Amino acid sequence: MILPRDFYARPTLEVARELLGKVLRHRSREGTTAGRIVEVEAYIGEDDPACHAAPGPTARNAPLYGPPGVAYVYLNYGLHYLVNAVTEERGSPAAVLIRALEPVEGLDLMRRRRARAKWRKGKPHPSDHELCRGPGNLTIALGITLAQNTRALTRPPLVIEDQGGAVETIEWTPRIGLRVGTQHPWRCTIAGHRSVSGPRAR
DNA sequence: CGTTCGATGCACT
DNA sequence: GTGCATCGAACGT
Repeated sequence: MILPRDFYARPTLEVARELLGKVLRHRSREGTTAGRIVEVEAYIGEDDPACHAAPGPTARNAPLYGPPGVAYVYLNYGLHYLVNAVTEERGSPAAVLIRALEPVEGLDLMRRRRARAKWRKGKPHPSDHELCRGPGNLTIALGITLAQNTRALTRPPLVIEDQGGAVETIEWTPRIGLRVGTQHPWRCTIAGHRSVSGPRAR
């Protein structure tokens, strides 16, 4: 079942927690890739210094002020695309950053995209649980670019699905990779999952 | 194990 | 001109 718009029109921390275990799926000309969400971060409003809405409305962050249930994609560090799900009511700028997936479909295509994006020397290819570990890596693996910015997540080709099934232990920690806003424990992960990014998990 | 640092593009001041 | 919601290679301990 594809998550409906109402799912996203709620407090961002609730949406973040409930996105764990859901499946992000992208159908492209090359094929379909999908992964189970295991790590997210919440970015909430103009008072959150790490949120792109902190400076107020601008051209880039306009999707955050729009309706919930759409993708907000942007280029980060001039190298990586990062994908968010816009939450809360129209006019209330907030979103959930998808940071890591457990690959579930189209692993071959993910491997080809990762290899194409980066083949420095004769490095070993990423193992399966590394294919979508990290927000920049998962957009490469799923073929998500600026072309998907502002696209609805409630209908194909880019959707988030509820496939049922149990979700393991959930853990809240401070967001990572930030210089501000680290006081909020707004990073939500499936504890101990191999595909979660950040300092080397064991 | 740990930390540092370069690549790279663009929104924003 | 400055500063990133990153990645991974290279180095130090």
